[in-house]
Amino acid sequence: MLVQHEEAKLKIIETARSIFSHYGFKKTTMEEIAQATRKGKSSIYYYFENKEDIFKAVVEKEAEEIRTELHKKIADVEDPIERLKIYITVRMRKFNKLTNFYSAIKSDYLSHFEFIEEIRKSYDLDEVKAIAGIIQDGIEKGKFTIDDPQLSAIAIVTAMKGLEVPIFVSKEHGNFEVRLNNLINFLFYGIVKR
Amino acid sequence: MLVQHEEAKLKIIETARSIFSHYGFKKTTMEEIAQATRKGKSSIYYYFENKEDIFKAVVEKEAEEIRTELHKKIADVEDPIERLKIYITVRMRKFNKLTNFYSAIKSDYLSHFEFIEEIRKSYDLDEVKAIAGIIQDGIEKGKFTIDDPQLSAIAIVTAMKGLEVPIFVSKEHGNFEVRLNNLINFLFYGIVKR
DNA sequence: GACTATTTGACGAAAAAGGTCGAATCGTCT
DNA sequence: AGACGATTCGACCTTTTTCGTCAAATAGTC
Repeated sequence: MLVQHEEAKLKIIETARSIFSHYGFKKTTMEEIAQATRKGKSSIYYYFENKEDIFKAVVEKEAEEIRTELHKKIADVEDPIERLKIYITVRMRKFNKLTNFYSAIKSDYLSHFEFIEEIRKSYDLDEVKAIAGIIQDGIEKGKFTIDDPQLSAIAIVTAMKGLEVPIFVSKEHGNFEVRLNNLINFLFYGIVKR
Repeated sequence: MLVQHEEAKLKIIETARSIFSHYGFKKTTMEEIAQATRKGKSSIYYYFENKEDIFKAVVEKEAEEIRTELHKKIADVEDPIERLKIYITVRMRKFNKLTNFYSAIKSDYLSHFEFIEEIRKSYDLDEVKAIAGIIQDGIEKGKFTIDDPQLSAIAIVTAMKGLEVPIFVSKEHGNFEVRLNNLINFLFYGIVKR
């Protein structure tokens, strides 16, 4: 049965997730995952090629769930400032968890795990788009102002990420008193400059 | 220099404590302890015989600290009921942490680590004495009443631990409305009966 | 009862971890 | 300077752990 099979796989992923998140990749053993799933170690290999494969599935599932949650929470909100706030909040709480999660694991294997970087990039692109969309919307609604009005929102966010382009959210609208590039630093890297 | 030496030892203990408490005995490696202490692995062996030796030092230090904290917090308090409350509170919070800490680790090695049982017993004795002292004091000050006035306080506590002797704290004094044996269950095993 | 899906124990190879040892380095005292 | 103990560390050996494989056993279904 396919359903059965998928269920077993899911169970393994869920179990592995909780163990990985506590012990990291290296310290988590197949034996532990197996025992926690009440299976023999060999059975795990029936569902997954190897340990990295399980880990991959865990991260991808987690990433997907965060994406979904973000979209769901933002869907109904109209006000761009509110949307940004929600985006920041959820993103900080959930995604940083994931980031820490797998960066802690990356340090185990350093150069390995290119797939994590792929997920990361895909995320970044998603976020750039999402934030740019919100900002664009905010500009159109007159909630945000930008120094150089020639820049498109998406260009702004992209540029800000790499170059720290000095762009402001005007103080007059809403209660953001932070430069957007700092906001992005905050958003993407958790760095707060004062 | 002896001071230097003791300081280095303490640093290792502290470092090891934090790693042990997260990863448990087995998953913590000497290499990790060494790196976190910014020493070579061999240097660790200059201060400790082996891994178990470090672990022992960690647990003993932690135990000692809890003891000290308990005594300090209780020292000034006069009212026996207050003392009991503090005792319960601190004990539950700190000692259970330690219990969980090393019981999680015990599961790694099961029968090994008799020294932990020794610490445990020493603790139990301490607690029996401490609680008995508080109760004795409470009886003398008329805050507690006991069904069978022939029992000494220490006999009560000892007996209660093993036999669930039904002894009451009278409702009239203070705000304990719980049988003492339940209190002890709560105290020693975290079990609350309603 | 044949055929597929699933589980598992035994096993080998490779990696990791505990622990040793001798040489190097540091700090201090004369 | 140099002698001497305290401390550090890299190289190394040995044992244990861990990953991953495979063939046989079991469960389930048509």
